[in-house]
Amino acid sequence: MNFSKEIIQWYFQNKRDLPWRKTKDPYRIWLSEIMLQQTRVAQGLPYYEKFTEVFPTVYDLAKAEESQVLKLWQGLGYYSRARNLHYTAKDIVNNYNGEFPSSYSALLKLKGVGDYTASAIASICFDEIAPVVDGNVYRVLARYFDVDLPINSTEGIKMFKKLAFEVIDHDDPANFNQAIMEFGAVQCKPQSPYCIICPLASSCLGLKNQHVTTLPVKLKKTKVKNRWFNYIVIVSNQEETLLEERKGKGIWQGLYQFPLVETDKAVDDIEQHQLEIEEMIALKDVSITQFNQKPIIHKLSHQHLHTTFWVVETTNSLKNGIPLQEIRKYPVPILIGNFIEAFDF
DNA sequence: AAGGCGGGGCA
DNA sequence: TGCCCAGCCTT
Repeated sequence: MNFSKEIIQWYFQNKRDLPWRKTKDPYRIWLSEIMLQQTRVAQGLPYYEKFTEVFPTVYDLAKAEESQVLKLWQGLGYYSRARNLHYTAKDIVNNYNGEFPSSYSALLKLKGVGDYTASAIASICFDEIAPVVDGNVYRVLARYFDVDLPINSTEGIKMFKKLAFEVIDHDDPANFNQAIMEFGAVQCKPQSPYCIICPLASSCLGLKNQHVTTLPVKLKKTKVKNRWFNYIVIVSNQEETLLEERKGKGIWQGLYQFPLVETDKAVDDIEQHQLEIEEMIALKDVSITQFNQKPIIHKLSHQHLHTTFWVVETTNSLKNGIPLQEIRKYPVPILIGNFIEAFDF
C-alpha cells in the first residue's frame, strides 16, 4: 500500500471524534480552521463550541459587534484572527450572498485565509485536490522523505508543498489532508513519536537514517524582548474604574486594559511617575499602593511582560469611568483577566 | 525575507 | 526552560 492509502487507513482507525468532523458546512470548517491556526485542538475546542452556539451561521457572526467577537475569543490568543474572522463574515454576507467561495484560489482572497486554510476548506468542503501543509505535515513529510531543508525557508516551503502535491490522494483529498495532519499530531509527534508501532516505519527514510529526532529542521528562534508594564487600577468609591482600548499596532489590538505606564526597567519609586499618572487618569494628589510586590512575568512567544499593578483609591468621580459591574463585559488579555479575578474590587 | 502576533502544554 | 501548536499579515 502506498503512502496516502496507508495514512488514510490509519486515520479511519485512529481519528479523534471532533465536532468539525461531523460537518461539511464551509462556515463551520472555516471557523474551526481559523481557530486552530497555531493552536492545539484541546485549546481551540471549547471556543469552537461557544462560537457555533452563539453564532450558528455566518449571518449571526456578521451582525455581531466586534467587541463581542473579541470577548468570546478572549484567551485564545492571536487576536487579529478574531478581527479578520469578523471582517470576513461581513464580507461573505455582503459580497458573496452569504455563501463561501468553493475553490482554493477564491478562498485565498478572504482576509485571514492563507495557503493552508484555503487548501483545508477547498479540500474538506469541496473535494478539491489542494494539499494542506501545516506544522504536522512539515514534520511527517520531513521525516518520511528525510528532508532537512528548513521548513521556514523559501526553498523548504516550496519543496514541502511540492511533496504534499505528490502524495495527496486524488480519490479522497478531504480525508487525506485531515489524515496526514492527525497522523502528525497523534502518531508522528514532535517528541517521542511512536515509530515502533508506525504503519509507515518500513518505508520511512528518516527512521532508516536515524534522523527522526532531528527532523524537521527549523531556522532560528525568535528573540524575546523584555518590557515593563505598570497598570494603574483605579478604585473609586462610586464603584467605577478606568479601562482603555489598545489601538494601533502591537499586541492585544482592540482589547482593553487599565491605564498603562510602560517603563524601560522595573519601577522602584512610583513617586517619580506620580505626575504622569495623575495626568493620565485626570486626578490629583492620589495615593498609589503597589498590588504585587514582585512583577508578574507574563510570557508571550516573543515578549516577556514584567507587570506591576498599582492601585489608586479615590473619592472623586471619574471621567469616562466604567461601572465595576461591567468590567467583565470587556475583552481583555489573560494578564488583565487574571488580575480582575484575583483582585477584590 | 524577516518579524510580529498569545497562550498553554509538555518533556 | 525551550519548543511547538490545523498560520497569516505587514514591512
